[in-house]
Amino acid sequence: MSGTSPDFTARLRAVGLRPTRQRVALARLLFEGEHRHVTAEGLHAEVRATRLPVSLATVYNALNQFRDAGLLREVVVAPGRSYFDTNTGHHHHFFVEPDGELHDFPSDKVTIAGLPTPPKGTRLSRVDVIVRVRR
Amino acid sequence: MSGTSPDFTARLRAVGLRPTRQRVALARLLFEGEHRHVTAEGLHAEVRATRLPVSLATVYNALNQFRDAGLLREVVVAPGRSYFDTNTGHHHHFFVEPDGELHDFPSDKVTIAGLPTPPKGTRLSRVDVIVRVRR
DNA sequence: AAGTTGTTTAGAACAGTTCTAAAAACTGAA
DNA sequence: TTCAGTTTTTAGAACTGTTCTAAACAACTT
Repeated sequence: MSGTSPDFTARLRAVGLRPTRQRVALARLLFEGEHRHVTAEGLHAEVRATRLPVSLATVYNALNQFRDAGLLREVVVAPGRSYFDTNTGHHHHFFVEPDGELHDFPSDKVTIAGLPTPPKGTRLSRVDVIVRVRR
Repeated sequence: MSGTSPDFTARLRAVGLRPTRQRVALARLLFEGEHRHVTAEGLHAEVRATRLPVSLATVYNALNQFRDAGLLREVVVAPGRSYFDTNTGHHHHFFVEPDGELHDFPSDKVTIAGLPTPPKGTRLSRVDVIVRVRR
């Protein structure tokens, strides 16, 4: 137990969210280890496995709040399902098509040149690169 | 009427689809003019406006068949809604965030360098670049 | 401890899409 | 052309992922 033992209570408070039992449990699952990609259903199954009863609605609420607070990033790669990525830094994605697996790759080695300028009256918000692969 | 007056009946037959009244009507709407992006709901509204009654299920069926036949390409940019693009060539997309507008831009001026190699056991299928912009 | 406010919950509601089984339409052969 | 065989369409139900609702509950303030 050394280094940055993460205090989820404080971290939630810092973004203006009350550290409730379920939010802390979800934050622990999401932010404790390596970066990860989750769906609402998947995270719901995980948190229930910890014997803390959390409703699916709460998982959706928390994911949306965490995203709005900048703790998560939403990734849209497949129709009809949202992924949430704990890595909020600049990076892109591999998407393994049949199974829906998602992997990060850093954007710092990737250069994109020759992008056209945004349409009139708009400003750039983000550039997503999705490398779709098949088995 | 000169040049390539498009014979949708033949074009559908060429990809193994019977040229039914509703498929021909949908193909006309999709492929007659400029390239376009449609949603199932939007296309359904359009075809009904031509006074030919076509069910929403048929629009979904046709869009999926056209996509499977390589006549359309599905674009996933927003959670919970699929766009279909009549442009099946290499190109990328602008996505105007609040309104859900989608615009093509050619990929021939865009260079992407430094992409990592696909994970073991997979082969590259497609690289999507989505430039998200806001008003 | 009480009051205030924010959060969670189960279940209903909703949006987009797919499925079902019966009716209708296309096709090729006679 | 009519016929049989097959494919397609259809209305509506079903399904999936997500959001909403209003009541119960938990967190913060005093």
